[in-house]
Amino acid sequence: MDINEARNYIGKEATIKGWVYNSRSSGKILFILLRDGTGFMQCVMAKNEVEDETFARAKALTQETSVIARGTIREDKRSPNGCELTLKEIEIIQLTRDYPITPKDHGVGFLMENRHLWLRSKRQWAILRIRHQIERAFRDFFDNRGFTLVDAPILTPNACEGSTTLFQTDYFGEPAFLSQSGQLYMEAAAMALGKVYCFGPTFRAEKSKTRRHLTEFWMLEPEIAYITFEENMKLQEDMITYVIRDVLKNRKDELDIIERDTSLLEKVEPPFPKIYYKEALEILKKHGKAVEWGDDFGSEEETILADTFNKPVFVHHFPIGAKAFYMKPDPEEPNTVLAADLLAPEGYGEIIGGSQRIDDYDLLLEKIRENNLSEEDYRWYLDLRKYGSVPHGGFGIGIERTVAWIAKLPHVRETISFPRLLGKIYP
RNA sequence: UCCCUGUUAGCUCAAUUGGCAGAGCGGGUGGCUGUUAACCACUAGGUUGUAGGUUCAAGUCCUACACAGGGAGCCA
Repeated sequence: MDINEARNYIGKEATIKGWVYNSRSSGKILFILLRDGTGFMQCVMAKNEVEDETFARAKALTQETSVIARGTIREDKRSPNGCELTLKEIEIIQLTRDYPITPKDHGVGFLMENRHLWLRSKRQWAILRIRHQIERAFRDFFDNRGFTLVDAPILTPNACEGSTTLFQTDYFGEPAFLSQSGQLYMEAAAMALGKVYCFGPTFRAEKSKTRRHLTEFWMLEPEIAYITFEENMKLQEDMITYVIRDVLKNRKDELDIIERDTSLLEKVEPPFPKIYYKEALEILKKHGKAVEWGDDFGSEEETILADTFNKPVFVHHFPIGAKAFYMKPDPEEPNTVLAADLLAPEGYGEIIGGSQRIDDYDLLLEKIRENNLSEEDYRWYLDLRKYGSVPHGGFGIGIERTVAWIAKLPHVRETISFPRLLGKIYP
């Protein structure tokens, strides 16, 4: 039996295969909290109901000992989740000695050093299940709308955006880089399949040391042929709304475990506020920020903007030059590009960056030259503007930042099983 | 890369002006029939990050280094 199905077994015999999470003893009665990966369940053993030898063995159980427990599921209001297992027998698979993570406080450094064990803790368990639900909801959303999942390469010959620092590897004697974005490849795929997305790891060798950066993180990047800039933002609104509702519905218990106040999440629904970059500047100036046309926003600025609306907010029409080379200038306002960032509320900052892409061959070539990028490297990318070019666009959403926001975590390192941070690669 | 703060028992932290190295959790032993990070009693556990220096005396002051945490820039 899986613990999360215990409600269907009330009054019946059941076997739980799992680990001891914690135990308490009152002399003649034992309370053993077991976990089995699907949940946590209190098991009770009374001295006068079992053999002395069985009781003694159960009493000596230590934290994280692996066990197979047999007994009867019974409804009981005194138990944490309303039902519990009355134990008849408990078999020890391996007796654990000196498990490092005790039921009291630990520091982040110690927990990260023991990340392989920390994952077993209730809070980390809940977060990983929330992450899974979020990823599943993202995929469902796109699959239900006729998108094709196209996996992008991870080893790439050159920088996708040409700005950030990349991890270099040796590719049969040639330099190769770990991908920092699948977008350019998705543009090619969108010309073949119409509506596509990729979902995979991306790598940035930036020496960022903040609560919102990992060197290896997961990004979902849809790309759509013939989409307009407005339709693109609408798609993002619908996607975020779908994912939030799905997680609120299907991961309520886990959100309770991590004590997430979901009242702001429940208010997330289209349309999201959309402000021009120049309007964002005005808001920031009212808050006493010295920002000028052309500046990009720091985390403090993003928080001010998001707090102004208490909903995810789009900031769009950034100045040319503040954004990547492939973004399409707005014909109505040629000093701005058709790009939008989505800022999450509650101080989580930018979770999506999206744009309309340049679809004109000559303009793209000009931008590549302006940015001192290699024409030869981008020959295939230019080809897309040579053979049946169409208006198109897409966006990239950072999974860890999205999880951190939905779960209201203080740091993205808890959103992924084994985070890769500046200078850290253990475990 | 820069700025700030730390490093004392396996873990989380105390230690007054520079003057005897302490507690909780975890481990061990015993007690307790409804516990909720259970509780109670007893018990073991220390080269105070490393290397120097000042001093009658350094966990405490100074210098360097290492490691950890927080923040900035860059970004998702």
